[in-house]
Amino acid sequence: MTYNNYWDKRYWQQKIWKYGKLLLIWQESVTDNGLWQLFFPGCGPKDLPAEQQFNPLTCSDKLHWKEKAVDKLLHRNSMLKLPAVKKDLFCGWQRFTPFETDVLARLAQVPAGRVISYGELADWAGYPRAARAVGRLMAKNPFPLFYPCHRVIQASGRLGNFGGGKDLKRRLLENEGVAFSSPEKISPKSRLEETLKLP
DNA sequence: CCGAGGGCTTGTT
DNA sequence: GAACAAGCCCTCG
Repeated sequence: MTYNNYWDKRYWQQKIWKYGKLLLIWQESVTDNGLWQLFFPGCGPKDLPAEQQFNPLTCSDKLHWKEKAVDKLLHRNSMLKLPAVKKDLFCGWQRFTPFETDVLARLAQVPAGRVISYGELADWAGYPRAARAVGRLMAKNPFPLFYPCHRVIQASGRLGNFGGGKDLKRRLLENEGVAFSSPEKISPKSRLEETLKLP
């Protein structure tokens, strides 16, 4: 049974996580294998083909190793020590445009406990005034948490939108030690700009 | 000091 | 080329 669609060489897996049940999509391919996509609770494909469930016993050793590494990162609070993004755990890099690659690379450098605005991130990546395009990219970010789009907020200090819901965005940031002046507004102290001088 | 509204901007499909 | 979109900034009230 071979698929000529999304599920071709892809396998789904659910993981219990601190804030709910995550959905992971793995890709098993000779040329390119690893985590294809990560979905927050309540997001992602609705029906999951039973025969495409991830099976650590039948998948390749390489993929099995990557699955264990990802599991480790998700379970401890070790997401906090990002930007230690290990690109080799993920796959499907060819799907990104140069703009997207540049922005994601910068995003990976935003440390836990700090936030950056969509506009600042655009600037920082070398695309001034592309704030809205950055928002679009964050919305389809296949590797949330690892590429911490939850640390990207509005210039006003408000949270901005989030695929997993604003509540989750707030909780993630609180957990990382970000300071709020109100439930909706983030204190300027937690902005990356306050710490670094953006080159 | 907000908040709503309008016009402007960008990269992607 | 047109229509988007997890934005931004300025202007009012």
